[in-house]
Amino acid sequence: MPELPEVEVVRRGLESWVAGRTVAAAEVLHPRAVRRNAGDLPAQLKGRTPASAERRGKYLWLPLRDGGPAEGPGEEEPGEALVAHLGMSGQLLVVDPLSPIEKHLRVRMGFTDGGPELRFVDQRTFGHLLVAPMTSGPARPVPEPIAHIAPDPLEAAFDDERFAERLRLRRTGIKRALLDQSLISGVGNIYADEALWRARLHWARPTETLTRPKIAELLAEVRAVMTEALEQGGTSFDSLYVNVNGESGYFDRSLAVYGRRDEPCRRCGTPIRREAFMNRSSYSCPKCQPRPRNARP
DNA sequence: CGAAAGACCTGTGCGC
DNA sequence: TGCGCACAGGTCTTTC
Repeated sequence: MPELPEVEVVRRGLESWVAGRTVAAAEVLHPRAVRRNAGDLPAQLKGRTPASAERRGKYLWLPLRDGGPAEGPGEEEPGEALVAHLGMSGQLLVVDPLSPIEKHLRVRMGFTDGGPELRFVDQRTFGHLLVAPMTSGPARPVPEPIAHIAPDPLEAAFDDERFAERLRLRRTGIKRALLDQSLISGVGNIYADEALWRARLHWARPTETLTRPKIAELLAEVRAVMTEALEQGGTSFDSLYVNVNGESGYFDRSLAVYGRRDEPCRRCGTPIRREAFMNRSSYSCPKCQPRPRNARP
């Protein structure tokens, strides 16, 4: 469930609660949580200090400095980062080290200041943590394993023109393209449906039939719905998605179509429909978003 | 290279 | 009460 706004909420929490603190010890309680990591995660983290909290799309990372929290002058090496993806149900929680162990606790990390520890809790185990080198070069440094992900639409590096060009070269449906993280990152099933409703586009609309102005409108709606969700702390349907303090956002009250099967469209009152799509659900308004004749699954 | 399908996971809720 | 099953769905891998 966590998409860009939810991950950004978590990033802000990490920035204020974890950055600048030195790792005393880390413990992996479930091997699947570190399946993409190349080494021994506790050894890689011990004695290192997350300098900040960064994000691209749904990926988070904490650039790692050696040694203590003191900020040193001089050239910064490309270095390494602790990378996190929350998957479907991952949570990064900042909690008292003595608080009870969560049922699905996968990784925990204590700090030398003896303060709150960082816990990675993940019921469905699609999320993971890893330590990885950063890319070097003129572009924004990102962890190497996520270098294939496109910038997200709230990033300065996102290129609207390039997105429009690549989108029109695709031969697929617009929603499939929105969910392709190598084209645009950070969009998941919920915000794809919401942005398509706002732009009055059916999910199966062939990408090559979209005009430049329509693509610009869709991008504007993607940004608008994500920004609004962020202002409300994100979307949550159950207790699975929470910020680092365990609190849920409340953007779900503002959703126009997602999860609203048979409820009236907020624009025209027509009952919202649910359709199967890519082994998941698509919600749309039959009147505002008519299915195109040349629909593409 | 791109498009699409399959695999990976566990808890919840429903019908029978 | 309990069983089987659909569903939730992001991303990596495989196949064509």
